[in-house]
Amino acid sequence: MLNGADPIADALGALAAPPPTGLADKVFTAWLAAPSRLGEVFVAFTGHGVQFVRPAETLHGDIDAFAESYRDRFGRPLRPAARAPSGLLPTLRGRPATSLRLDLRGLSEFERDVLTATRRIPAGETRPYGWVAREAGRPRAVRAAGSVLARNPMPLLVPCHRVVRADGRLGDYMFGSAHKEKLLRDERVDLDEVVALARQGVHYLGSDTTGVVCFPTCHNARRIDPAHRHGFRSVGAAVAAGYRPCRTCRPAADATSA
DNA sequence: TGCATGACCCCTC
DNA sequence: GGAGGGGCCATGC
Repeated sequence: MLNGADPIADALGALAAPPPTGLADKVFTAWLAAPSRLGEVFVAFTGHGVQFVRPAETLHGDIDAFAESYRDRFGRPLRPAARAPSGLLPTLRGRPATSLRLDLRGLSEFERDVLTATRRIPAGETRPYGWVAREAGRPRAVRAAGSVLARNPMPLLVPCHRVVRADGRLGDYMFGSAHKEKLLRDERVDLDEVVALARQGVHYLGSDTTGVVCFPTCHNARRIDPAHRHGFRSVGAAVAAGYRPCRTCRPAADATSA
């Protein structure tokens, strides 16, 4: 039937209207592909911030697989984004931008606390899982903190590769420990020294000029003159020797080896 | 509700 | 010093 010849169709057509502004943003989550230190990554983000990151390689470059993975977890469909949110691209390249916002809605309080604590670990430094659990306010939930990081929705943006085992070993990583090692070496973490110290039972370094004891990768520890550097098995041992925990890296005062 | 599951930790042997 | 096992705790089913 020709347009205009059916009064009912005309009336229905008159009812059609563009969707209200912002409706699409309420229904869809935006996604884009971007370069990163793990190669190309797919990134999903809402108006509240970045929500989900996965390397294209782990999805065989299949954006449909990314969309399915995202929908399984967050229950929303994706649509392509026109541009990246502020701070995303430099942060993915290893230059953290303070303007980058993360969308942590939908996560449990514990998950948010673990991810927020992990985000505070500076590039080039590592912290043990026990440190993350303590900073998250649940000092005994070490294993649970590891479980949260195993499901980290935003690798690289939440630098879970900087969380390592208390005995000096790297521990596991969601994309394999080889990737974890590469990321840390790229950040100039001296993994060989950390392992060598751990073999000697040294998990903390103190300076006898400042009286401060740190994690070995803390930037304050790396500035200690070798002549004034002392290794400790535990913070307790360092405190007994007259040292105080570093206020920057905050090693646990009651820890035995973590 | 209860049970199984882990990117852990630490003690013991 | 390396392996094994028990403890731990948030989460998913």
